[in-house]
Amino acid sequence: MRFSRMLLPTLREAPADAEVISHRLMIRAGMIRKVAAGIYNLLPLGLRVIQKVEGIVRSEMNRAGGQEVMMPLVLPAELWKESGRWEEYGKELLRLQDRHGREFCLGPTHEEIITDMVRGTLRSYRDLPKNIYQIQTKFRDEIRPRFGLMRGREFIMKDAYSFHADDDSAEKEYRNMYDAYSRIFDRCGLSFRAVEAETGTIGGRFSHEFMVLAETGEDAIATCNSCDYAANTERAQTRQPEKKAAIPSDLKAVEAVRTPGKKSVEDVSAFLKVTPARFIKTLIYETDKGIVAALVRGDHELNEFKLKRELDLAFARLAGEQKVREATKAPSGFAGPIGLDVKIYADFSVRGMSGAVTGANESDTHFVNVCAERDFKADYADLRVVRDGDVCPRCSGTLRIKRGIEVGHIFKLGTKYSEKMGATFLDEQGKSRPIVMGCYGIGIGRTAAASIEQNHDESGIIWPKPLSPFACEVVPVNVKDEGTVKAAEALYSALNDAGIDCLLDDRDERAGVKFKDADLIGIPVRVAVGERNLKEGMVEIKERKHAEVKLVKVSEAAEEVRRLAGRS
RNA sequence: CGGGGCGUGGCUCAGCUUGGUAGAGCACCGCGUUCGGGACGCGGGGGUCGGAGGUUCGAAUCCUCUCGCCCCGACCA
Repeated sequence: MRFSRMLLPTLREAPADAEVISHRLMIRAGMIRKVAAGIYNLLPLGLRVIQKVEGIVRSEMNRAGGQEVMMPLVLPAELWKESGRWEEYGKELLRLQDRHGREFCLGPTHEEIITDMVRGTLRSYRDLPKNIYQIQTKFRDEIRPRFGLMRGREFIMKDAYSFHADDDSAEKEYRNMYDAYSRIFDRCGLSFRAVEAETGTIGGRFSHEFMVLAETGEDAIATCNSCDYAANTERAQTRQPEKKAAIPSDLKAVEAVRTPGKKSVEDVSAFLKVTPARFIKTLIYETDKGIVAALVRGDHELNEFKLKRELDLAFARLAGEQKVREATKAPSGFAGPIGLDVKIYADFSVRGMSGAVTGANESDTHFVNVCAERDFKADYADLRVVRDGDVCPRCSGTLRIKRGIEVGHIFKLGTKYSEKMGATFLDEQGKSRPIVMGCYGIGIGRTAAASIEQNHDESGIIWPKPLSPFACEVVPVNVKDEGTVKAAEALYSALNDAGIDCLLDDRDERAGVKFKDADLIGIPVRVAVGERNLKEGMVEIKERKHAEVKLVKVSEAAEEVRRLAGRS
């Protein structure tokens, strides 16, 4: 490909609204252009990268036994009503009507459609298992799209669905996909971790997320420094105390103290000169099972996912001022477990606390010298968000919190969709049973963006070879010099003939401009052809990821490029 | 949905407070000099100042409405 003929508008500056590095570089490198919030044009260079990711995903999915299909983007409401998600999914589901007033939505994911496709056709245990996937545009009306392709509203996703006669088979496929995903992200040249994760609205019992480690990641993950435990902090656990704590013998009686206007743990802590770790924080939650109180240590944070799972709740939200007053007979900020007339759940870390501070359920008042075991009753559970430095739940190692970008997610769906939508098969006994399902997604654009987050420097992108839009770039330093052009063209042809996808910067630009652009778009191997070295019969070869350049004989350049570009 | 901010040429932004009929840098076109890390000089093209209405002799500038975008939070997962 010739640079001069390519739609490749590089930019010296990035638009003001591009915040993260991958977004800025994608725009500056002429890969993407914004059309609307969270909606982008993919320019030729961007599309090439997307296609590289797709190619890797496709080959590994096929290798793992998947079959590619293509489902529609516009989906009829009826299917979503069948699964119940028409109501459940909320505003992220972009709904629309056709000219007859029939309801449709843009597909944010395709469980319903594939279940519909398969029911009635997979009728026998002999038809199972199957793994069907597609690489397709999805639409989610994200509340706050940002970071370019990282969190767009319209985005390309590979979604696979598997169908099984029983849990064992589904379990096996889950492992199979886990391995396939690991190979995919390995081949993409990404540094990643598979972590235990929450399942969200997709449903299912457990799942793994594939996280690319990057500072700018939107998710926090906890990883053990000595075993292979890794989990999203939405789910991550820590080692819990095993039994009841003893009540210290020298314990003082509970005493009420005035704390006028001091509501937050921080304020009261400063006022009473007691560290937040000595506080018991009481959070009043409104849930589908009524009002409950959740207790965590003052310096800890409640994990709502854990609360919901522990109490088997459909929803839970922090109660508003009104509900807090009803439950505690006090303004918010003074809630405490003593004398509280709602069900109380407390994190394990609260159990051993004594000499603690809590709210007194009375305006401007707190209790001191509170002892958990002595002064109130609570059900103890794992309810808090883990912190950096916590103990690993599996071994005695230490948990470290890192940031990650979720590029893949695999779920065991079970029979959630097949039951609701009547996707059944006949087993060996001729008995009708719901098909057991799994689903497996990869964000294609996000994977490309994550790669940039992980591979760049001040000058621009540094593509790992498998994702690079071109294998190499040939830069004739001065196109007004005949010898230079001749040598560059010859090399370009030789490389093309050798099957090496090559970009030739044939623009009549100054050397500096071309080198800057070459660094920006980040092709792994660059060959500079210039008068100076040509005199000695040499060209200069440089790898984007290394600073050094080396001079190679013109006659050996193609072979050297092939050697460098071929290896990953 | 709440709070804050921004819409001026392809990009980055100034001008707005205190109305007087639109600017700079980069990019683009022409000529010349230059030519291995974002050159320089001269000349040039390009903007309904997001849109609509209003105030005014006169609006990018003041007022009202509206659309779009961004940030923080809530929400969602």
